[in-house]
Amino acid sequence: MTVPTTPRAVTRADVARYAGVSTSVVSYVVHDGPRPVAAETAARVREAIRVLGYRPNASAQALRTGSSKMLGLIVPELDNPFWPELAQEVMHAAAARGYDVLLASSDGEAAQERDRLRTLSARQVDGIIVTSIMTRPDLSTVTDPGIPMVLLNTFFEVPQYASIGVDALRGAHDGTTHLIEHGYDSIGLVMGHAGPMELREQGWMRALRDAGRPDGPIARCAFTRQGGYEAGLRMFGDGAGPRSVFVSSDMQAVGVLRALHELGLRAPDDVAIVSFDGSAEADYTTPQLTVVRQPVETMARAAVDRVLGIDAEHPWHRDLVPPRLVLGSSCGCDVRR
Amino acid sequence: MTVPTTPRAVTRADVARYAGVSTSVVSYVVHDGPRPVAAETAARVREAIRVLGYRPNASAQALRTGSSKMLGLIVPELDNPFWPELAQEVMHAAAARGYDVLLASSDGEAAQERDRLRTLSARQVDGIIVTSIMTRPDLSTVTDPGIPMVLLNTFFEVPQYASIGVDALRGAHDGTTHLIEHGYDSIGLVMGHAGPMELREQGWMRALRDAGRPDGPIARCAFTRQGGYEAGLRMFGDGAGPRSVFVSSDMQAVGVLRALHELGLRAPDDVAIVSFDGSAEADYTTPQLTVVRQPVETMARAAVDRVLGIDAEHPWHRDLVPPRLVLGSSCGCDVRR
DNA sequence: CTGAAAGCGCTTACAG
DNA sequence: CTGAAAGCGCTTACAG
Repeated sequence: MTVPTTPRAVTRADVARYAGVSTSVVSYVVHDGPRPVAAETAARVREAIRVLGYRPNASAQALRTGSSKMLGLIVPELDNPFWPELAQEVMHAAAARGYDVLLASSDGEAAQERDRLRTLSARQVDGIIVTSIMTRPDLSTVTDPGIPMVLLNTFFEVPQYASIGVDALRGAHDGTTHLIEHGYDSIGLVMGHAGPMELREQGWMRALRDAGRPDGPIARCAFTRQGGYEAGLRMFGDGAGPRSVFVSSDMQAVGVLRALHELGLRAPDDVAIVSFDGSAEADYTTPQLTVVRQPVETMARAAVDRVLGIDAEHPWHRDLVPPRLVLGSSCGCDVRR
Repeated sequence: MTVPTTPRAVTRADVARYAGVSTSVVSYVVHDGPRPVAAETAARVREAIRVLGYRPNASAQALRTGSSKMLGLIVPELDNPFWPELAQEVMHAAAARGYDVLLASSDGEAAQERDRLRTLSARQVDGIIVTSIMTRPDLSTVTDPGIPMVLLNTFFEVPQYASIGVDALRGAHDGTTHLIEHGYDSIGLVMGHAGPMELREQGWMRALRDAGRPDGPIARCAFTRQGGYEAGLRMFGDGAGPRSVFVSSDMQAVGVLRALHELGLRAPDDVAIVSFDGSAEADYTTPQLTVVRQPVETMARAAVDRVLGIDAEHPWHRDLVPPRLVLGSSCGCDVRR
């Protein structure tokens, strides 16, 4: 019985020995340059690579070239499905450019976010994409000034940083206006904890004022299903809630739906709802949510391209991507997607 | 105006120079060994590290030590929230041991899974955790035999591989038995595409036979919300569907609920449901799903510990973790979690 | 207690 | 067209 000795990875030297060439030539073949290699020699090397199953050691390449071909991605959490959907698109966009993604979760805490930033930069990632749940990400202690960074999913411009985000004001305005057009006489707001007059709140308010309507009631809560549930109970529990409501995230809307159900209220018959995000879960709620959809794939691709400097005409630049109203039946439209 | 020169990361040599010691001593201080350092010298070095913001270059460390302090995690996708929930727990468990996670998605395709395995091993990850959606993961072309690997979320033992998974047969048996105990006269199965007589299917069938009941109808479909929706329409569309149903995943159950709603059937009054997985989304469906919950955190921690060899009394070993029935109201229990 | 030196696997300018 | 050599930043046995 052959007991395998502790296995050692195949290195370039093994390939060179097998093919009867120098190690340099192996590299030239692997990268198709920078020096030319005779066709016959190259064929021998390629055969050796195939037979031995050689793959260049990524750590050595990173050390030598200063580029790890990895991108760091910091998300606040993975419990809210919006983030994994965004992460998946970032991974796809990165893979298309030959990059892997080192994923880190900040658990929504600034201290952890700082720590992740430090870790990622120690790992020599070629760029970091930060999707912060916080109003303004705390970037004060970023140590490595050389590492490209973009902020993804910010709703506002952040001075000195490249950022990408949806036009939240317009999205909230569109969603609220849709409820107004349905003719509902009152339109409340369920709003996650964010900065004062966050853009979704502004959009909701402007839409009401543009239509000459009075402000509706506001319930503030966490950006979670549970938060939306509690806000829903508060807003509609006394029987004096508004006829419709704009909700600042799908997850919260899911919670509002549960609250309505428990209270014996029906959507959209008793309370119509439009929410912000457009995640897959919103497609299968009862009733199906009408949403202001963030174009996740577009945003992810823009973030990857920008952090890689492919599109670096301006060092700091904001990409504002347009949201899109996607009709379900929770608004009263009775559309089936 | 000071134009910053292209920034260079702080290296050990910078620290040594600043502190007036050799580079070796810097390493000794950073690792608290393997050579002793005079207290005063160590203090000087630590001060230099702080001032300069030094972090060891992870690529260099990986090259030198052969350990990257990274774990690879391959998931089939991130659209089904079960996977990000599992990924999050893996990231937490890994972080607790000082490891970062390189996440890769196979999109449910064997070819991509092979490719990801190659990529991860080229990156010198210290171990790979594979969560395959496939009945048996195709590991035929794993090149690097030296890299520890564990299979997470397999329902059966895989010869020659460490694997971790829930006792699916027992879980399905428990879930189905619960429906039997409710007294429903017929119990169908909505089953994802898997191997012949997959364990969830076996568990359902055995529970019925153990109770002396006839088999119920089976609808097979994809492991998605859409799949469950279509299966639900097929099973209940003609008005002759069973009184209750066991569903092989939460996502499919979400789809079944939508189908029932469209057909004008109510859960649990017309059709009672129990599903398998226990993801966060299932907590907020209407009605709240009764689920057979996979202990995701336990599984993730076991996978990380095993792949790191912390618990390596047996090279190939199967951890079978127990599922738990968590009552909601979709089974007819009227419990609120 | 401290430091000079080898070597991890690679890329690439340089010499032949 | 091919190869010997330097050096990326680190860890650690070895010498002092």
